[in-house]
Parts: sequence; structure tokens; C-alpha cells
Amino acid sequence: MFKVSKKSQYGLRAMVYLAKKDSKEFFSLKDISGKESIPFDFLEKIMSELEKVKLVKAKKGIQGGYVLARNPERITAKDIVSALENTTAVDCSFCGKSKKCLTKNVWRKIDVAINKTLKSMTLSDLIS
Amino acid sequence: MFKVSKKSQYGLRAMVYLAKKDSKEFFSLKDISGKESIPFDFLEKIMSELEKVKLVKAKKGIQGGYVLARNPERITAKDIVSALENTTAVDCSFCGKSKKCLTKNVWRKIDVAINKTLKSMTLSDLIS
DNA sequence: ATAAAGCCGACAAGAATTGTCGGCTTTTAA
DNA sequence: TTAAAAGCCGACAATTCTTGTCGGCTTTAT
Repeated sequence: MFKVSKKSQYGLRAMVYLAKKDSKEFFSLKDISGKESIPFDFLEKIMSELEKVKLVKAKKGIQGGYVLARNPERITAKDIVSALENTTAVDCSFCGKSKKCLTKNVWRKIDVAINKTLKSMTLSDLIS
Repeated sequence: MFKVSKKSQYGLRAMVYLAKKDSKEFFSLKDISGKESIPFDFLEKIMSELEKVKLVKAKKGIQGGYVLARNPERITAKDIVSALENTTAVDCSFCGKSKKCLTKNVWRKIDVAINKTLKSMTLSDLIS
């Protein structure tokens, strides 16, 4: 419970890597995976998901790779994590069915706290 | 990621159930599992773990069962969740190895936020 | 034209969660 | 004093989720 998935760890690290470069240059999967010690094939899937939600732009072919789609100060940790996780933060199965489930508030408050925290940090915060 | 485990859901529901009764009476696994729709055998393991950390007292034999070990206002959601989860909140594998991992703060802040939230709610808050 | 890259779907390995079972011990009440 | 009700415990089975891999395809710069 509340274990950070490798996917989010890798995704955030890759994005921080791109943010540190802060240029128009494209960086390849090979480069990122090498520098950040992320399994190549896994990273490919991750970047592809980040591209679908337009957090990065991809370019195929020689000299291709990925760049951030917008400035680091306009990308939050929440943008990245939400793109990679399907269960958006805390999700309690029983509460949905039971109107008066007394435990609902616990999970809901945690959900709010996590999202607020994630939202409060941008890539540019992280690299500064 | 950040999915609430059934174990914690069940554990918290069982504890809220006992807190609602708020008496010296013992309630059996059979009773709790029936009223709260929790698989009997699973609940047995859960209550046994809660007993080990002295959140509940157990009594064997006929008319046996479980009671809260202290007043509901002295048991927080964190007490319960911590007893049931081994990975205490957020735990990032890479950060441990890399001193200057720039993503570390993200996971650490979430960890703090979750724990603070869990700590802020007692069983008596939940049932009121 | 070719080589370097990303794209995509399928799937396999591993780990964690969730749930089950059988036999044991303790306790109460008839 | 014995039988039934209950908790205790360890092993294990089923299921689901995460993590990782693979093969073949498309695109693009040189």
C-alpha cells in the first residue's frame, strides 16, 4: 500500500532528466535509459504514455527522441503521475457501495492530501 | 499505486465497528465478518495482527471475541494502518541509493502528507 | 537506401495481495 | 468434565498487478 510504482519513479526521473537539459534538443530512449538506469523497453512504454497526454513531444528517425512539450514550470508531478497510474490516487471499493461508510473520509482525505502535494511541485522546482 | 489495500479497508472497518459499540463486550469474528461483509478467514488474520500491537484485546472460548484495547479517541487511523501494512507509506527504491536523486522530495512529501492525515483521525472522530 | 530511432501489441515473469484450509489451544457453560 | 464455541497459527492457493521483454512495424535524417 502506498508504495511508489517503478513506473512513476522512472517516469518522473526521465522527466526531470529532460527538464535539467531544458533545451529544444531531443534525447533518445537509449540516452535516457542509460543515464537514468531505466530498462529500455519499459521506458519506451512510459514515454509513449507521456506523449499521449502531451507532456512530451516525440520525433522519430535518426537524431530523434523526446523533449518536454512545455516549460518545466508548467509541468507538475501530478501531471506525470496521473498520466502513468490508472487508479488515480486512493480508491476504496467498499465506500462506493455504502452511502454511510464511516471510513470513507479517511481515504478521501488521503486522496486530497496526495493530490495537493503532487500538484504543488513542478519540474522546475525539482531541478532547482 | 496508492490503492488502499483490502486489508486496511477491512481492518479499519472492523475497528470502527468495535468503536461504535463502545463497550466492554467482546464481539466475535463471526459477528464482525457478517456485519461488515469481510471474509472470515482473512479477518481472523487481520484481527490477530491488531492484537499483536495491542490495539484490541482477544478472548478465547465461548462468548469470546475482540474489544478495543483503549478508548476510541486514543486510536488513530495511523495506528491501524501501520499495524497492517509492512511498507510504511511511501517507499522509493532508487532514492536510497542515490544521494542527489532530485525526485526524492516528491515521494518524501507525500509520505509526510499521508502520515499526517492518518494521524489526525481517531476512531472517535470517525464514528461521530 | 539504409540505419537510427520511435510505435505498438502481445505476452511472460515475478511479486504482492487476497483468500482458504486444517488442525491446534483455550474457555465457558451445560 | 466434556463438548462446543471461539481464537491462534502456519501453510498454501488463487488472483491480480507490476515489471519487464520481444518482434515486427513505421518514420525520418543523412
